Amino acid sequence: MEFGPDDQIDYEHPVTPYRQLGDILRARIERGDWSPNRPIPSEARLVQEYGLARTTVRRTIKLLVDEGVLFVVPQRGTYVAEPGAEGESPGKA
Amino acid sequence: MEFGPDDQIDYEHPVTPYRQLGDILRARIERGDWSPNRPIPSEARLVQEYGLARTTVRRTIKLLVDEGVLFVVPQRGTYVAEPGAEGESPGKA
DNA sequence: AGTCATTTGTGCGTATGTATC
DNA sequence: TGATACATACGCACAAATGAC
Repeated sequence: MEFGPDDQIDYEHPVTPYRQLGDILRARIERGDWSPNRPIPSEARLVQEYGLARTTVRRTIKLLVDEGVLFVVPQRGTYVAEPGAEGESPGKA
Repeated sequence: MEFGPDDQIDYEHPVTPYRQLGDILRARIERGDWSPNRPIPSEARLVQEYGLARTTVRRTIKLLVDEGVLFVVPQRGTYVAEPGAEGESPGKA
């Protein structure tokens, strides 16, 4: 990988912070830090963990949600989507 | 089943605990654990059985009452409604 | 009548997460 | 950045009604 940051945000990097965070989260999910249907850290948590503004973190989340990597449950949290589940919903169950 | 919990509460599950309990109770009723016009365990019982706060248990009960699955008799208990009886009364006795 | 145990009803406070402005 | 709103969950404590003794 030439540009994808690893686990820290680099403001001088050509890739925007929110995309860097996207790469980081994607990598952490792939690495197994968080499993499908399991919550990732809260927005506030990610903010302090990576020293980013909440706006930025939310932008990243939206990015991954659009990619089908994450899904958000209002008033609950953000979860890891199941692999190959582009437009899945938690469904009721 | 993709999301519906079975018989234990999972706090990291995308579905809120009170809804999970709703799924559980609905299943137990359908399974025949408790019959129509028979009381389900008291709120206190459910609290210790599932490790939830009473607030949460009550939220679940309200959910099922609204669905017509259960009906509450103040100071007496919570009962299983008869199938297809949306607004029935126990008819005292 | 009085007491006790059980069960639902209610209110207050605290914490966490996302949603919105 | 900050404030506020909403949904959810926990804990505690007390009130009120019921039923058994």
